[in-house]
Amino acid sequence: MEGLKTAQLASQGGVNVETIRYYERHGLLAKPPRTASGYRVFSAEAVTRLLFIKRSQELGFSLNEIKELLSLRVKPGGSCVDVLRKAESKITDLDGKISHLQEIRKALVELTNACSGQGPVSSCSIIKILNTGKTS
Amino acid sequence: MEGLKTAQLASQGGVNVETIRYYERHGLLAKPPRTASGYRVFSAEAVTRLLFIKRSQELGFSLNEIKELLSLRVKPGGSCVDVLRKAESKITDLDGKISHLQEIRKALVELTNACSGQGPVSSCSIIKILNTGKTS
DNA sequence: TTGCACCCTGTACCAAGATACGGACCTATA
DNA sequence: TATAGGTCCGTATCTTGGTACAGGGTGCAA
Repeated sequence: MEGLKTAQLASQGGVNVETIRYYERHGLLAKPPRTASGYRVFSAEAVTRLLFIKRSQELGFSLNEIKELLSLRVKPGGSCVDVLRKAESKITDLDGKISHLQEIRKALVELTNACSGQGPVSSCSIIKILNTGKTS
Repeated sequence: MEGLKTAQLASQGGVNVETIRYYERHGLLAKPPRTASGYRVFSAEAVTRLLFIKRSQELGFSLNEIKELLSLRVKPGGSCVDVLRKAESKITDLDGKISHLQEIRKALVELTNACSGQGPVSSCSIIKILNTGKTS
């Protein structure tokens, strides 16, 4: 038996059937050939493609970015450097996000340090600080 | 002149007028009294509340979580500990997010290290790894 | 009194990434 | 052959945090 039906591809990629159609509509998966009755028939390559998408997503790429990565692959004369640059810019993004989260974390830790954990909410220093924006 | 109109409150909080109504609809701002002709009249307390919301958002709380924080404030017999726990659980969330991003970053750095930045995309190691899921 | 800025309501729309559903059609198995 | 379940399509719905109208009423100043 050659080819996979939608549900088979979906299960190989660990995604919902609707997701396959969604990816097709949004140009992330190529439109597959159809049987006489209109069923999609996917090749093994589609599995590869789907896993590519999932792995890239795990690395923090959005579907649009993944589309770009995919189009780089087939761009005539496309160079490896283009891909490298995308990855590097993603690392910069991540650095920004990480340090932002660390700042937030620091502020929250200060908040919890200010709080004795005792007494009614009405005298809670966390609430007070959130109310006034002042640490003291 | 007592009280603020919607646009005045919005400008004090640095948000859009529509956002005020949005917060009211979603229970983040109390429904204010109205003038005879139906205009909202906000008290200075509403400004405090609005800034509370913005500051909490900056600390990574979602509007739903902020609603919980706000409801803790008025819960009869509510204790400071409840607030402290929310903040602590938020810190745990943040730790999870930060370490996830760091893992992603690490994987991306490995990817870029594997890439010479030379040659056509067809032989790009980044693409190869994304395709196969294998580093070697 | 007229004109303009502001306010009201309800509803629609946006990003992102799917997920769900109705109604029709296909296919395999008992 | 009947029936269960897979597939099709188009469209609607969801989440989060808003923003953008349209169509109407209000308030103030020249």
